[in-house]
Amino acid sequence: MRSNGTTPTIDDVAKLAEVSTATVSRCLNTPDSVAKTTRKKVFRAVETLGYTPNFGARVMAAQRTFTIGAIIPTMVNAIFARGIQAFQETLHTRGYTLLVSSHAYCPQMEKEQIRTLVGRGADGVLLIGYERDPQLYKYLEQQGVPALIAWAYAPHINMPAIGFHNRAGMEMLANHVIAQGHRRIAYISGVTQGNDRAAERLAGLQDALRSHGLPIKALHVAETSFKVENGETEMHRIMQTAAPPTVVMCGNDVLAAGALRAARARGLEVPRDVSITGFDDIELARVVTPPLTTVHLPHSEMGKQAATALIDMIEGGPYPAPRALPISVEIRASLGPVPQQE
Amino acid sequence: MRSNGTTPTIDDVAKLAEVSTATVSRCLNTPDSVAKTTRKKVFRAVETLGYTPNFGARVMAAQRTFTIGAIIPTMVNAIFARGIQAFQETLHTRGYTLLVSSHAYCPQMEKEQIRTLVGRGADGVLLIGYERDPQLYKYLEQQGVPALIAWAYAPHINMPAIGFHNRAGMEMLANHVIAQGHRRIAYISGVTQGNDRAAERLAGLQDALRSHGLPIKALHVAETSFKVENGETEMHRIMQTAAPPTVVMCGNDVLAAGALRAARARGLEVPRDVSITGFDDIELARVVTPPLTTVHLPHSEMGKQAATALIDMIEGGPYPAPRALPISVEIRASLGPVPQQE
DNA sequence: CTGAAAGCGCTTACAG
DNA sequence: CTGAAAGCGCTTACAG
Repeated sequence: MRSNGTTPTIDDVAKLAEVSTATVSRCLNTPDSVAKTTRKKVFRAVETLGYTPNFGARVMAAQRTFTIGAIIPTMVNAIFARGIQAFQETLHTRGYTLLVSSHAYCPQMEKEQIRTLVGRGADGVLLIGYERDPQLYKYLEQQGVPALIAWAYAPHINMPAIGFHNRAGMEMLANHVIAQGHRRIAYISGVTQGNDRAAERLAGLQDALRSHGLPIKALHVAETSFKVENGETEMHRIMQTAAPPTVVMCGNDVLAAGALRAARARGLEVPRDVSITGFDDIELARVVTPPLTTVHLPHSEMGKQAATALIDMIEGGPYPAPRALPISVEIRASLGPVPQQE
Repeated sequence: MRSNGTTPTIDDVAKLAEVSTATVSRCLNTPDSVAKTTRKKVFRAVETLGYTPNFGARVMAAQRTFTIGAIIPTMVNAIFARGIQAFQETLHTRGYTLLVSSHAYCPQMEKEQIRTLVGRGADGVLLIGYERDPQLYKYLEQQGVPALIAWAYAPHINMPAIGFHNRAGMEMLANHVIAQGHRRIAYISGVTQGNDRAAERLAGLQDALRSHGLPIKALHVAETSFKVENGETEMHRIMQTAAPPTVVMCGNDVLAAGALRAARARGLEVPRDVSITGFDDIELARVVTPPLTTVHLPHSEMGKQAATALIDMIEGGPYPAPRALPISVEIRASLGPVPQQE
């Protein structure tokens, strides 16, 4: 950690101040438990030596690292960026540091990374979504590492969670779509296997169809991973069928951006010829043409609240109940009424 | 760190495998130095006990944290996301973990965060760009913490750096623009103060003008921070002048995306009425309409190389010479010839 | 209020 | 290739 062999240790301070190392340690950690005169001597010694406690030793002896791990699916397409940034900022104000790693939606890698971060001594971890091997939760509990789930919420989650009601969000959006008269709907979903957000969004769409008495079987669903190119490919596939849909809803904004590109490539005007919707309301949604009708998530707010909640848990507070932050449908130009001419 | 008193330690593993703790340690750290049969026994014991080495102890004994800090300007608009993700992935394969923090382009916060990460025992740090208080470099050297600069490169950098020749990149792009016949050029720059990438890009544009004998004074430059809305605002301002430019070049893709939106809002068609260019080639560039002509940066490659170089430095290798990765101009539809009619 | 001392759980020369 | 043992630099009961 230090290449310089002469970094002062607590022993040097103790010697210079003519006290024991125990007293030095107390001055630094619980100054009130030390006599004022002693304290002064010690701080003077700390000052003159430029002493900083060794991180590793402190971690080891104190059994804490003031470090929090976040394991997120991806950093690439900015789905989590704004939330994680707010999370980190809040951590910082409370004296914690952020360890991050991403796993490209691979459960095996996620497991490995959780173990790594816990092994690294993370005082707590932030997880995205709730669906994962139950053993992992058991492991975290055994290790005594508090875990908070973010970006997802479902009534049955039996863990601290601060997220969004993905299912209800997509249902709300679908209601808007249906209200515009759309009946031939296609859906480009994220991979639902192992991804509760993706699964819940699909379920929400089906809820809406059901509540309007529309046949769920008629819903065309394509499933693919969250990448612009995949949205593009699936959109092409969908639009070249015999009776193409009048609206293509997407599992998130990234897929929708791809769908938009494909539509353009096919000479289709959105929403005149076909409507497209997203989910997440990341920056992308406002920047593409036309801007995406999508479901707005309060990314920053969630990041902040998640940080606060997790630190409270770590510092011995009660575990919070699962909480869903309010979300809303953001209507923009990519959604229009059903095309008149067939 | 552990609340459970029964977490297995290296002693437990040693006992179960019937070897010494030294051997267990070697299996984990330098497996090649252990006989195959012994290794097997040890790994079986590790497995059955679910053993993970204690972080603090390891840090303390090894005098290393296997942790690398990255201090980046922002996580929000995905400028750094792809590079940092590749950085983290490579770190992971080499057994290191990533600590990140972002500072919203504030030098004061950056300084504080560097100190925090070093105090946390980061074995090395990744910094974006080279322009900062020289004291910081001195501090890092004193602490014996290797630092690598990324995203920037300039011949005079006197530190290990793996980045891009931002100045040359913008010059190349400007040459293309000029070759299309453009002479009335406006530039929406990032804040150049304290941001070498922004400053170099502007300088590169000026280089190109100079080499074509064009008056630098005539170049309209707006300076603003890297946000979509700011690109939008500046674009509006620029286009409502008496003699608007035929091309608006932007300091990065985020600003260009904003400029594009403003153009559309003003009823201008790009590139028929005005051309727009970006820089970075992030996902945004390919997704907006029309897609942006921009300068392509090999984000992932840089992240990978930076990780490798930094770890090599940490592990005692020689400090690498500053290195610029090849970049290229990516021609897309947002750049066209000069509009015919005035 | 203070100190002596055990101990946190590893790594790593040093020997063999 | 392997083990005994010192030591990394702190914290914290336990005594006084």
